[in-house]
Amino acid sequence: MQPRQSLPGFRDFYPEDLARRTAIFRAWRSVARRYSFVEYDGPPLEPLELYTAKSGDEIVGQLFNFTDKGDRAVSLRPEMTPTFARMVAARANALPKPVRWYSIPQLFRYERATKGRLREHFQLNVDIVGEPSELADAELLCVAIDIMREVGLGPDDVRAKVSDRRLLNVLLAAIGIAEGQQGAVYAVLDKIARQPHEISREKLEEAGLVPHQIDRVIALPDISSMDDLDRDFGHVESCKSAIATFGRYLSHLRALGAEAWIDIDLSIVRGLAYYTGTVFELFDAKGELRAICGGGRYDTLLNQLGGVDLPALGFGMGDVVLGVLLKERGLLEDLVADAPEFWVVSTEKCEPASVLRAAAALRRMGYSAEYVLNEEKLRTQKSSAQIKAAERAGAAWLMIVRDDERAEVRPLARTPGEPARDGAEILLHELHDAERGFAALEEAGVPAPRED
RNA sequence: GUGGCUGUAGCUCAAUUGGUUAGAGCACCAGACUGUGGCUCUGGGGGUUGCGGGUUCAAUUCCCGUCAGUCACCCCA
Repeated sequence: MQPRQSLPGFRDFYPEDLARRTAIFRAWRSVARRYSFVEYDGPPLEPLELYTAKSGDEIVGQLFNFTDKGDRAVSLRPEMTPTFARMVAARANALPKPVRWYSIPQLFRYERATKGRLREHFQLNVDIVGEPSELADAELLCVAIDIMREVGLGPDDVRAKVSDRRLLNVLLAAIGIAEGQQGAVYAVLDKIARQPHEISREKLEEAGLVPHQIDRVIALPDISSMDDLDRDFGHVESCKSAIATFGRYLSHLRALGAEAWIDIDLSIVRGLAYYTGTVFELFDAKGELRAICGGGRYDTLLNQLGGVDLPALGFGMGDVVLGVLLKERGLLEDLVADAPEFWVVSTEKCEPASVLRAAAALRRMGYSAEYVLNEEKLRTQKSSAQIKAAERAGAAWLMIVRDDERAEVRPLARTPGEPARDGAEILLHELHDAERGFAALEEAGVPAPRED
């Protein structure tokens, strides 16, 4: 029995799909390099303990894990951070700080696939290690925002919601919430926009909050500016330092040109326990999709995972939700993957061998070239039919071999309704000398071969 | 993992209370307009109606199971 389908939650990438994926990767790499991050990678398969060590055995249910032939408990990587932490820790003393690394790993989770969430995806990971200043936080978020710009999205399409755990912690303390209640409050804040306030209130009540505290927690997401923050908490001495830090973060973002994208949203806590400072998520402005991107500062994680005490921050951005959004906006539609630069057409007065020689010469020069891959058709098929094939393939240029010595080079694109203009005539033997060949093609208006 | 909805050609969809050989558009392939084009026309290949069982003279249609997709929970990236 031959399976006709990929495994659930896994994707086949047909050329047009891969073209879209490649376009997303290109934007990621382009922006990451612009910020002078360097790319790294690690193994897709890791020891199971790498993920259970800190998170406990419960997460095994979410992992794509198995026992290998050497009886090792292993797992496909569900996230990059543990691998990253290990790699950085191993060379922590030798690496110049701050470390600015990025990676595009394929990640795996064993759970039910839904829209925007599969069992496998590619996720851009961008991390900075060794810099406690909030300038690093601002820089990191700007990488994510510039990627949105790079793929053609603007502040009307995507919003960056920012918060800060340190700030939230002192605000909750100011409200009188005990440390033991923080977890429950975080959980409520995380989904406060997605569930009715009555349910949020019930849960806070269960956590032991009094009505006055509940009111203030429910009101936290209404804080949308530094003015709001100052008005509600500016007079509390224990909050002043965190508010000032958050204010500096925002002013750096302003200076970097990101202001139009930013919404303060204290309900952004990120599920993961390891965030210690700024946290942010990027959403489509309509709020219809899952988060496009999420990240923040995790100053203690490297110590927990790798045993080196370095501040760190980073974000992850998956290809799935971003791809869904771009597809809905029609921003990835016209990507034709690897259309040939030349299509060589035979005519009745040329031998098939002349077509092959011409194509071979073009390929030696670095051009992609295609022709009808059937000898009988090469001898007898009308050039009109071959040009149709060239069109379907999206070729840029036609090389019509008139006879065994001469060919015509002409762009395939033509304004509708107008008759085709004659192209430039070239002598086939010129193509076999690189210098003369390029000169002849240049005269016909053909650009240099595509680089890729 | 729990519950709801949906599975017909590569894609989008038809098919009378259950009733002949399951159709159309697009796409694909071949050809015509007698060798330089996007139009038009003609023809062709394509389906175990997701899969398995049941009810019935008869199932794409009704019932059960299963698999897959999807939405809401759970959880998170």
